[in-house]
Amino acid sequence: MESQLRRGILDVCVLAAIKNEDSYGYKIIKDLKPLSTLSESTLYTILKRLEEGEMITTYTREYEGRQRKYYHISSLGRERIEQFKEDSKELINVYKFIVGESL
Amino acid sequence: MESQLRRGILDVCVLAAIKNEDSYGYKIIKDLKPLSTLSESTLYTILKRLEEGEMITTYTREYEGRQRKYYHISSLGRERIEQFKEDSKELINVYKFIVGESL
DNA sequence: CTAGCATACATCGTATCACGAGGTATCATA
DNA sequence: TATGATACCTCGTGATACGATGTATGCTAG
Repeated sequence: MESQLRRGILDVCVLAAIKNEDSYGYKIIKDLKPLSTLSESTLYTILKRLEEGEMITTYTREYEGRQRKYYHISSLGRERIEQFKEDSKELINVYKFIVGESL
Repeated sequence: MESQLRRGILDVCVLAAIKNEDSYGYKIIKDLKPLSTLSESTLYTILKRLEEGEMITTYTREYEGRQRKYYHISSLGRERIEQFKEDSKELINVYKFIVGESL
């Protein structure tokens, strides 16, 4: 999928990936792979932006001798998902118009 | 709808608007208004880009004493729509994942 | 006759974000 | 010891939406 289509949707996708269970970077990429291949440079940039926007918080936990950085969705993060659901109604209408389906 | 979501989809939306019938700028904006409000600066920039990419061609026609610039979709433009349909399958999958629908 | 609105077209500059390239680090395996 | 997997990270580039601003003309109401 071309990169321009991904703008505006990837950050919410990442939030959705950790909505039900905290996760760490490498695992998020693996979990999302069936849906959409996400590069590490993209993911870590998004995670940083989400953290700065207070939509996620982080903590570190050791696993088999290594540190992993875990990401936890915040209430602002959940709001972002809800807001996206609103915004995306228009997106879906435009999409349907393009592919020729009734609205 | 936030501007980032619109990237990658607006140009195809414009192509879809003139797919079945040639149109001119002001009318395209009006026709698309129920779906998505499109500003003139956005539309004319997109039309220019589509023309440069040879996905549309243009001609001028007089109407009630005024010149109107008409846009006609080209075969490359139709291919762009088809390509978008392919690309957007992933988009829809990501969307469904976010809103929690089954794929 | 004039102001305001609708119609019609157009460009510049700014902001935003995906991601390739490149990087560090460590464990497991052959 | 080399390679691949695992795990995290930043910089710089390219693409595109659109606000601001602009020109132009016809219609309508006062």
